[in-house]
Amino acid sequence: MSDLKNDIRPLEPSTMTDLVESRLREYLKRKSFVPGDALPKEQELADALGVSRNVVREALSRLRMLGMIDTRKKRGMLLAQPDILGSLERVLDPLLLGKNTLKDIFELRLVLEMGLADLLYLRKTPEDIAALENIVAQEVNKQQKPFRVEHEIAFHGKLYQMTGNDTYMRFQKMLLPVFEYVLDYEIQANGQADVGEVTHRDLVEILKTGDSEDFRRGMKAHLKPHFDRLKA
Amino acid sequence: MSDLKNDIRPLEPSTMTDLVESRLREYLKRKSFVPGDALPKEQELADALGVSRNVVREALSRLRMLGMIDTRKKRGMLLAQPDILGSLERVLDPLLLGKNTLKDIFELRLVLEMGLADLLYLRKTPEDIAALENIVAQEVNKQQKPFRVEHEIAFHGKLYQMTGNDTYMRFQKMLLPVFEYVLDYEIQANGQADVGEVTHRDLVEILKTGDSEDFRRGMKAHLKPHFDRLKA
DNA sequence: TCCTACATTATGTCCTACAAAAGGAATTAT
DNA sequence: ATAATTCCTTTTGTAGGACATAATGTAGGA
Repeated sequence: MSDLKNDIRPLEPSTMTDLVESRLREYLKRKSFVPGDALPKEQELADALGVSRNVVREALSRLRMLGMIDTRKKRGMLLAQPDILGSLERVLDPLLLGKNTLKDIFELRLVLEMGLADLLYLRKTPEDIAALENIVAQEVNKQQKPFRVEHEIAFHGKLYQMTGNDTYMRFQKMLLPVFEYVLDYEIQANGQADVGEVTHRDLVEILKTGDSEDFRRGMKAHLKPHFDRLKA
Repeated sequence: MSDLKNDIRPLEPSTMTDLVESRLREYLKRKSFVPGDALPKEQELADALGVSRNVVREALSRLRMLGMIDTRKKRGMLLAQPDILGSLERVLDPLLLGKNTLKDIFELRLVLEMGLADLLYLRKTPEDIAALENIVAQEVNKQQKPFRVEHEIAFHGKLYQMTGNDTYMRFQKMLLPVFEYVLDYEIQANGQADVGEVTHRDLVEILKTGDSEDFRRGMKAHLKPHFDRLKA
């Protein structure tokens, strides 16, 4: 395993656009702009950097994609608050990712699921529990593929939402397709996956009567087939 | 809380560059290219899309930044495997993020830390334990600020590494600066933070003799001051 | 057969020009 | 005097052309 690659950068031949991008990023930091502040115009930046407006625009286009800046005609550019997950979303396509990364993400989802309990018990409300019971009630007799996945998403999605942590919720939801993708692949290779001993219904029951440790144990049992998969 | 914003897109006035970017992305998916495949040349894309080469280049520049494509002169462009965390890294600057997002990330790190135990017990080796003991041994009598943070990173970083999950490790390491930033802010506002009852040394001891549930309980105790902070 | 020099070609960079949108100023109407 | 309207100005968005640069493949020579 070449850990070296993480410590020392491969020294790629950077283009002007790359340089300008990092210069701009550095400039924004150094000047400690706050969101809403106006930035210099494209031509001024180009002159200051000694490059063509074209190069500056390519760099700005990147920052714009990341949501770091907003541009409006005539007014110029404004520093904005980037959507940290927006950029992830663009790249999180199972077909584009390498095998190792897919495996990593599969595990990452499990980790996130196991760490859920504490936030959950900090914030859960009776209304949330009711909503969960409602979701569970609709699961009966629908173990077929499309429904199973749908309910899986509905149930776990509700759990994420109950944490009140928007970033966490969106992150987990983004990870789900990758998770399902890996799962499908594994099932095709190694045969059908078992279902955990603890069902969604059981988890809701624990939420009502047990504490966060009980819930975590329950979740572990619920996810047991997936953890077993990791051992192989 | 306006959940609507997550369900329906705000319909932003998109430029040609935005459109071309999504068209290209869609094109790559539909053609199911695999990494290493050659893409059409810039001019061909421009002609096919009916836009200037300039616009195409701005869009390509974005994909290039995300690591989705590699470009080499004369050979043209090749589809590459994006580095999913690379894009996150660019945006994860505490100064750029909103208050809510910062809080979310603070919690997210705690969640990830609490979910660590299972992976850890799946993969830990005696060498790892030895390395951890080594790190703990150097902590003595260094409770001052710069050293504390340094050891915090060394110890927890080693734990991440022990999971054998590169993505998880990098992700956590990226989150740390944000975590420290929020911590500093909180301390300034609400006074000094306590230290958990369970120390790094205790955690190592648990790793040697206890099971994953013991470790998780230990970690919870170790992080207790942070969890208490969430309640307020 | 191997090395070298050259021609080819796609990207990287620059330049100029103009369309479009949006803010601001000046003008007019109420 | 205030409000609405029109025109002007400015800055981004898009287009198209030109050339530098580097890497590839090819032809020629030792």
